[in-house]
Amino acid sequence: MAAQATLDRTTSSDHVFDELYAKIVRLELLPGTKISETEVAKSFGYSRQPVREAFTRLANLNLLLVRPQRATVVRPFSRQLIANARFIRTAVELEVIRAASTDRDPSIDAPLKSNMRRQGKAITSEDASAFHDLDYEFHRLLCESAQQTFAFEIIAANKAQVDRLCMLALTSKEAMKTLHLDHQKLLEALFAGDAQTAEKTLRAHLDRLTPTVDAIYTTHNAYFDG
Amino acid sequence: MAAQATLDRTTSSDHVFDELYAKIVRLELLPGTKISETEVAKSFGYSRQPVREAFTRLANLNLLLVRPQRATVVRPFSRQLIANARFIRTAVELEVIRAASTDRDPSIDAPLKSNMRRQGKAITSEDASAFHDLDYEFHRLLCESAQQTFAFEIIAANKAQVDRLCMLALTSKEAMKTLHLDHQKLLEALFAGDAQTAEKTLRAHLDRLTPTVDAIYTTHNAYFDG
DNA sequence: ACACTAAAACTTGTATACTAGTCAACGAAA
DNA sequence: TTTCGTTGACTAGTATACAAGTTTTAGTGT
Repeated sequence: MAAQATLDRTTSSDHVFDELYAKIVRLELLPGTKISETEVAKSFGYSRQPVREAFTRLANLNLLLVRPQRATVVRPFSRQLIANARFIRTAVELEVIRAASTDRDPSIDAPLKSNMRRQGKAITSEDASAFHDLDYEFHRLLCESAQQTFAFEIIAANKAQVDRLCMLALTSKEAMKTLHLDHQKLLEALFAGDAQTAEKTLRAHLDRLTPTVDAIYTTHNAYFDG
Repeated sequence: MAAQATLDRTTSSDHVFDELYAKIVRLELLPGTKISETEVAKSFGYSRQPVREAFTRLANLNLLLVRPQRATVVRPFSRQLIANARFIRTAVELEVIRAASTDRDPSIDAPLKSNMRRQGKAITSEDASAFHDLDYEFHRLLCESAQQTFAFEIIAANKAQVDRLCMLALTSKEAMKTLHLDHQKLLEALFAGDAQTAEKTLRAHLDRLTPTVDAIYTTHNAYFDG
């Protein structure tokens, strides 16, 4: 997640944003945790103002819940918000796939294939963290291949809502293999220009999250709202 | 454009945001216009801080260009940004249409039909402004019908980029008729559960902007960047 | 011990002051 | 006349102080 696209200089606010974003997504800050502008400011050695801006941006991503005169909290998981985020992500990524299958940038083919190989290695070494990073990169490369790089910003923003939840799901070797196979099928359809198969594969791929979310809803109900 | 969804109370920042948003979209503030936090603050009778927050939010919508130690300007039109926004909007609205054609909320059918009738009236009385409002409402109702109300936030955010540009295009009676016909075909396909036709119609509908943008690019080149 | 009240200790929103950096205008030198 | 450099009036980013409101806690009366 880039701090601010339009600027080269990174401000104090950017720093705070990046740190908090990482902590929230990695569940170092658990859903429901109270978090105070003043305290964060002290811990960073900044004033409240830059922290406040970072808070606002995180609230826009639905990662914080800021209410006037009340303690700001790390937003609990919300099945509604997760569903909404997935809807948007699916919509955008489907359109990306469509664009890529009719007119893709061939110079991205090699990075995509390389990424696939590394996914395979991550699976054999059962390195879930590496696999996650490669998955992130894979979907970014898809956007590049479709020459719609900016679209990944939307996808990433909506992934965040789910990513932190997935930290609670233990990633089995089988699960990774399934995802890897999805990627494989997707790429094949893409390279063949078969938009319909690519779409169907992507939709199935993204739908795999549903049972995971449901499972975590029962095992970690305390982290959910309502 | 709602000020802030999560809060009931409207803050000074919300007020400034709403006012500036309206002025920018209505081209009362032209692309390229310098705009100062201090001056805006004085004109509203607020301090700089709420204005600053409003600026940040407008910058996130790509309506302002904020750079450190430089004058903030109303963002010039950018064909790249417009294309990006349209990509996202198309993606989301296509998925909305798909959702609506397989499982729509029938209680929205009546409002949709009523909206269509009023579109017809606006055309016969050649009231372009009313037609524009009804068009906005129409697409919002589509989201409601698909039970994905939140999706309209994304659509609206990306519409903004184009809406202010369309203020420069004189809306002829014929153009309005064409759009109205699109809406008609879209609804018919939707009510018939014909997702494919609905998709095709929507895509054609949104593509109609292309020649308009190109025309304005030549007639009002000064408002564009690069 | 329990219920209710009041005050103190938090919270975010806003106002103001200061800092560092950019830009434009003006003047001097070539 | 043209070009370069300096100066001063801007800009946004940050720090700090205050205001308004919520929550918790302590204390008092029963």
